[in-house]
Amino acid sequence: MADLTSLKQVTEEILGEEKLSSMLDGGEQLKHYIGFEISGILHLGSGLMTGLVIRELQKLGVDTRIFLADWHTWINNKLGGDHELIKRVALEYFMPAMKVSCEIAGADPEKIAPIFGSELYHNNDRYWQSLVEVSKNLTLSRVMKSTTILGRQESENMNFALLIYPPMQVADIFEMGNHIAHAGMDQRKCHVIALEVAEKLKINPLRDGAGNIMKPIAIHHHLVMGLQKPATAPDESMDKVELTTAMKMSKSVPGSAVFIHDTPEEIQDKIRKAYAPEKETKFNPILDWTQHLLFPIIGEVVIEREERFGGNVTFKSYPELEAAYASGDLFPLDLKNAVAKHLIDILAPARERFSDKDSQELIALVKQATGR
RNA sequence: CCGGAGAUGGCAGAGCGGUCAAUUGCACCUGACUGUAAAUCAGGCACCCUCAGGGUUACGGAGGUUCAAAUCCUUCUCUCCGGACCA
Repeated sequence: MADLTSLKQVTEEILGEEKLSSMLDGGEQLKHYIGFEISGILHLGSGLMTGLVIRELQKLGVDTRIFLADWHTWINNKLGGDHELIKRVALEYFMPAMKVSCEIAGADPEKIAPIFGSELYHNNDRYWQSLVEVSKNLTLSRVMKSTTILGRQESENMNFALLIYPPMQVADIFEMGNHIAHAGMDQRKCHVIALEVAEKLKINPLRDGAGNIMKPIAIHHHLVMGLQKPATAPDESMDKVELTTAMKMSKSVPGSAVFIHDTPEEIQDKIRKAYAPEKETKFNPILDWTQHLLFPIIGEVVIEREERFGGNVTFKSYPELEAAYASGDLFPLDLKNAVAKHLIDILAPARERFSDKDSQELIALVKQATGR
């Protein structure tokens, strides 16, 4: 019986969990994918959370792949909507960045195969047929609803190309033959569409080892919170997706995200400025990071603080640390210092990888194209 | 294609011939206050000059009228909203 315990520890949900375990038990070679827009420089949320899930999937023997969605990026007008630049950044910056991130998270970067959108679509009639077939199974309003997740709520300033994005994302899954579609919680709407249309497809449906048509298994990881106080106070009425989307870190909010190759000073500075109310455990990005990034990666958190504040302590598990925080025994600043220190430590390989002049120039170019 | 409205600083959104480098809100930066952050208060927030002060670019693009234009005229581009078309 396949043990999904550690996988579940790094994911927020698995749609089709039974199917996953039965396929693993049956010894089938499963194909996974996670797709990315080449939207800018890589932050911890994308890089590390992805790496953690990949780490666990690799342990289960799954074939892991990263899809470089250059077309989607182009459609979504990222990097200035410059398709050539997007392609270049995808290969020269993004893929290496993802690989280091995954390595930091404990995955084997050598076992992550890149799939390039442009190549997948090139001279590929079947893909475009699938796209149309998927689209035929969707209503306009369904697609409209799913686009809000692409990072925009406003219906204005929306060009039509944006509407072909969701069906493309769905068609991607079938074209690549992914048994497992993985993404952050923000992408779940598209995945749900994929699950819903899966069994209606004739052209290129997904099949399991026995040749039966199957729905893809969707795995969604937690979206790590942005470091700043959320603009709209999250409340109980929001469902989980709305909540996580509202709180997630964003590249466009300068201080809310730490990038994988940030300097120690930048990391320290961002963490220091993070929203972190004393004893508050729910809407607390620092705790969120501790729980979802630090513990899964390093297994323990070492707090160094002056004697008058209680002296050094080491927490071996998140619940233990959270309890100390909730009671006030663990002061926010002490936790912040520890988180910053650990992050600086963990991210050393990423800084190293991008320390050369060419990489720095590329990063600068990406930042500029992102308008930051 | 026709008619109407509109394009202002990171965003939202005033201004409608000089007193506008441009009200205001948000965001952002700095300082005060807290053993962190937040909240609150004070200041800053086009660029250059050491401050008083001065200079240089700026209100979608290009021309023009005026002593003087974000403000008026012409034209171009784009957006929104109606209508027409429904083969």
